[in-house]
Amino acid sequence: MHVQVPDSVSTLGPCGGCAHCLTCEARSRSICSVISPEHSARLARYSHRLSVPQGRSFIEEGQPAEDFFIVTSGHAKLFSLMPDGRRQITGFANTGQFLGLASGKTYAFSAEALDALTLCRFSRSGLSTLRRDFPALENRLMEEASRELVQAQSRMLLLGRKTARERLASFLVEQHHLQSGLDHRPPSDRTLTLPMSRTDIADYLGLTIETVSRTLNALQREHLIVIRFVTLITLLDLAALEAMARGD
Amino acid sequence: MHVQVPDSVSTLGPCGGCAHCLTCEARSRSICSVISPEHSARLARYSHRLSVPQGRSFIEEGQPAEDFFIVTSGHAKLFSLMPDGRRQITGFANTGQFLGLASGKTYAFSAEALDALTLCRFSRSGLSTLRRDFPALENRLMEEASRELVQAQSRMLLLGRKTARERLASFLVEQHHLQSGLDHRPPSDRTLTLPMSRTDIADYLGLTIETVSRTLNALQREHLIVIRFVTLITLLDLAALEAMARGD
DNA sequence: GGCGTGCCTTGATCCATATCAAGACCATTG
DNA sequence: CAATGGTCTTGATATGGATCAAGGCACGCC
Repeated sequence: MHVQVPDSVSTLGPCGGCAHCLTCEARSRSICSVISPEHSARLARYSHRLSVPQGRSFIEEGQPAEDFFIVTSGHAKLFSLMPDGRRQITGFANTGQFLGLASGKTYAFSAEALDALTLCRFSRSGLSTLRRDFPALENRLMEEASRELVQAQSRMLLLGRKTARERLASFLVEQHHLQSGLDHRPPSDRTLTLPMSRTDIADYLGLTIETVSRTLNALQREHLIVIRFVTLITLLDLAALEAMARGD
Repeated sequence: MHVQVPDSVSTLGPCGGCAHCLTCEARSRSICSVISPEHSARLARYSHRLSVPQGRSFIEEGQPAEDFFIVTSGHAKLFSLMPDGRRQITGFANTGQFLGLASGKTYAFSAEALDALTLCRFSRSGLSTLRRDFPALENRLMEEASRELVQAQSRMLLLGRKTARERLASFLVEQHHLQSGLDHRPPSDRTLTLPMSRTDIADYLGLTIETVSRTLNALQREHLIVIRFVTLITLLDLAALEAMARGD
């Protein structure tokens, strides 16, 4: 069990000078991979591990952007809300992902844990120090920003111009590529474990839950996918889904 | 008149060692503003001015991203295309804007001149050199990337969740803020000069030209705007438009 | 001035997706 | 095992914006 702290998240331990970075499971997939292991102590001095329970929010849009985060395990959703409650999920975050680039003085999005989540927190000043001391970090952050911008472009195309079928196909193919990159899976495994609800998928794709449900079932009827459980989907015809995602 | 060069753009002059950067009108609004004027010659060594006529494309999605650009005058549209011709404009670029952050090995978007456009071109290696020599550039590029990412989030919300009226209101308010930042305009001027066509507006907002036209006329009937000419629109009630843009 | 040619507007109709409304499923709890 | 409550599916209907189809208007060209 973890200990509650005022700002709605929980620390796993003080870790003031400990070497959590040396044993970090997310390291190879995060910006920290550019810092060699012998400098782990430096890294650890400016970062703190914390855990966030499922459903708990840990970044609030509009709040001063004082901290940056790296996801060390679990999944998060990043979203914007309109005053009447309309929601747009701007992205999902997996292990290794850096959070906070899309911020000026304040965060441009809110973030919430989809499942049990652990994070590594950096203060703005701590990260500045690290960036100064490890110039390779600068490049890696820039790459991260570029990658996110490229992704943002394709999401604009999806949200602005694709049909519901194309959106779902794009989503499934994207999840496949994300999950096939993971260590413990055989590359031929075409079964997805979705960490998010139908509501989240709808808010990610700019659709309603009904349309998501109906469209997934339509894809199943056409033998492109099999819905084994709500959160477990097998892609039967990846090439066809990729073609549909592109819109041809 | 300018000289045609193979890759469909035109150089204004060789400028090998000349000091175009010292007199650059875009400088104060671009990333170059972090480099002090006495280093202009260095800057000029790695950059080349070129001009692009209206309607000409100068970045092609999917091509190797060998060059970066800064808009020195005029306007450009950045967009993605689907195989069947559906188009999503991901952004418009004004004087000072840096182009090329949303790229890995290849460009993630195409770019085309909306009017007579002048650009400053940096090769990838030239920019790397400058980034090494002027560390302030690094920070400025990172800020630029953050700003673009914040903008991308709000565009996803617009494309995924806003109604046609809200999209047009958002667009008009955005154009107002962009144009009221310009030197030569009195801050109270609420008349916009739009550099883009109805088709471009539609492709920017994920709508059709008919819906753009109808919705603008509806806003005029409600005395929120006056359409003086196709490309000249006065905002009568900025507060109401801002509220509509937010969705409340 | 007349005449294309390209945009833009306006009207009529259609349709993909939203909305509204039950039900089904499933996990949890008493 | 029944009751409860959340999430998901399925069906019926509505609707915002797309599509189809004429015009209108401005600008360049002969």
